[in-house]
Amino acid sequence: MTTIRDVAREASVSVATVSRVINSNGYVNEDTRKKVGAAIDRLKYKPNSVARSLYKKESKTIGIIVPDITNPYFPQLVRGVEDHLIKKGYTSILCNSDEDPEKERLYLDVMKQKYVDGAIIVSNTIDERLLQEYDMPVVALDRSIHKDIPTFAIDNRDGGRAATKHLQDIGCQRIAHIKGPEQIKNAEERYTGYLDVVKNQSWFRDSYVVPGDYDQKKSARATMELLEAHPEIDGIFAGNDVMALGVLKAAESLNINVPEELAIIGFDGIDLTEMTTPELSTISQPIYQMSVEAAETLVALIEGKTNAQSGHVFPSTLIQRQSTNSVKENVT
Amino acid sequence: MTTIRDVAREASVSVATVSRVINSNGYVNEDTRKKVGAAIDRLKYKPNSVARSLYKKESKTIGIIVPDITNPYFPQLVRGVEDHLIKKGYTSILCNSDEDPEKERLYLDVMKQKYVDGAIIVSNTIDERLLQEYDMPVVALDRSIHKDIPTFAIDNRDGGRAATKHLQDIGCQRIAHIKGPEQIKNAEERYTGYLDVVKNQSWFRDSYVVPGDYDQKKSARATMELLEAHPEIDGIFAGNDVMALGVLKAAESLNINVPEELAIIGFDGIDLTEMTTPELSTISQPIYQMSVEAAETLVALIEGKTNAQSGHVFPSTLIQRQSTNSVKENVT
DNA sequence: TTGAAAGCGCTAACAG
DNA sequence: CTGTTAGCGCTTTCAA
Repeated sequence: MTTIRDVAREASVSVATVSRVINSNGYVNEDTRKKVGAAIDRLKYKPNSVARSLYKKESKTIGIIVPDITNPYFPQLVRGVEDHLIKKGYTSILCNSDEDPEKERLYLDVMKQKYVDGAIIVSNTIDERLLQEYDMPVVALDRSIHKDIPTFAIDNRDGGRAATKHLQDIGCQRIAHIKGPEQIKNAEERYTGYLDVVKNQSWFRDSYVVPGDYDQKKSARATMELLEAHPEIDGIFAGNDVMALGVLKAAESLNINVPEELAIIGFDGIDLTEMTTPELSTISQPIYQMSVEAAETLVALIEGKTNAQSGHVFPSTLIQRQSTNSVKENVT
Repeated sequence: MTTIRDVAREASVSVATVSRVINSNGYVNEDTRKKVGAAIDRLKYKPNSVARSLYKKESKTIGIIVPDITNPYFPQLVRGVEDHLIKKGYTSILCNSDEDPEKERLYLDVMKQKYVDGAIIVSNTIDERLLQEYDMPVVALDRSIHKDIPTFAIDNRDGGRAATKHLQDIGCQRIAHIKGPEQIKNAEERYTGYLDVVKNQSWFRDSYVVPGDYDQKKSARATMELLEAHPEIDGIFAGNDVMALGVLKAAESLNINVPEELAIIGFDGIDLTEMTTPELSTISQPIYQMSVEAAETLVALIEGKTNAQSGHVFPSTLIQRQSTNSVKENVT
């Protein structure tokens, strides 16, 4: 390993001077700058980040905590964050929390010990008080943690409303909802959006709402039971795309035509929705963009920019595809 | 931040003693050990990893380089690695290389500067010589880099053979192949496996092989053209699952029944294959297990265990699902 | 069994 | 404009 001393010796200057040139910091004569630059090149010197971190108490590293990278919603999110951060000179530590507070705490501990500069967190279990102990810049993505933490997410309730209205618009008369997990706020909000639209309809019944736990298989099972009990249902709004895939499978195994007999819409806009037949309509989130903005804000916070925004509510967009491309539409 | 000095003062011992107890290293009297332990608890002291790294020239951090976490094959892989490493006390830095040698080099530079202890790499572009410059333990996952680097992957050629044979076994008479990118070795191997089975068949023609670039849409387009030019094709082996989804879509838009008129099999065994209708047959890789073993070996290498294995060729398994569950089977 | 002290490689006063 | 030096927080000889 070649160190700053080696460079100093090679260039016949002091380490301070070398430090000045590699950090473009303080005055240094043009000639000595060149001399040092040449020495650096000759020795292929790369400054040691660890030593720098120790002194500066910062690491040019951030942590990304997601529940599970295996869940198709997160890769894009993580990618957006990582893409932006590497450009800004930061590396990203990936943490899969499984929504487990123990693990979240463990990761946060490790981050603190490594002088990690900040964190981007997707979680419903982390609470503000815990975070305060760690005292580092944090932004929340997809799910909010606390009013004081900049949050980057869409308006889920609004999206839920849009999905449900869309089913109504194409002529559905009996619209059911496959609901996400109770603990996850955005799932509740999507459900609320659904209720906003249907709860005063004469046909609405509580039994039109069944839990699918953001899981494809559970959703498929729940849909089977739902449709057997309520064959009159002609539209289903699934709380996320993965569950919508489950609905689609259930419909297919019951020999129900989609969209003619049953329209389906999901939520999130993950790539999978384009891969099925029929392709799935969905409420699409600007996932990549959200994550880039979250990363930008985190960097601003870390670098002490006071004008860092306090978060952003993004618009979601309805993407109509075959699964709601109903013939009924012509009827309307 | 509470440091080792604070603890030393609190326990009225020297920092050396505190260091000894936190590292269970060297002799320390039972009583003083307790005293120190108590002080640590009282102060909620956590040792600073950066300082430790500086001295020990190691960071308890490893890098994972994958082409793109957004590609559905990689999340499981990354998850397996991260799961194992965190248990062993290592954190994982995620790097998306986009198969770009520039980026790979950049990441490797950063790793070196951060005293990263080792790397797990999925790449076809990295060459051994480059790696040698960095002089750190490395293991290759999914794609081999060099004979001297422990590699964890399946036998792709064998898998290609199994896929093709399976189509033959269920009665297909004209089997085509959608091929992955030329630069990617495993794609070539799968193709070779296909050739092993079909090249001496009287019906075989070069035009039964078309490029799909591991991309769903390209694969769908290629399949359309292929089937229009060669309606006699009754079985397609796609070089990976994502392309198999493309084949499925193409078939559906041409109104070709799967599997009755066209059987389809993919490769990799990603979760998506279970989500479609019909469900896709595939050659499944033990992705999670491969990644865990790769992580284990990397840790062994880092910790200087000389008995670290030199890699492992895993078995792939045929998973038969609806897309090859042909009626022809009964005919045979 | 314990402590003093010398670094790990770098940055930032402070002098000159 | 440049060099000397004192740390950043920790580990590890070396003495005691």
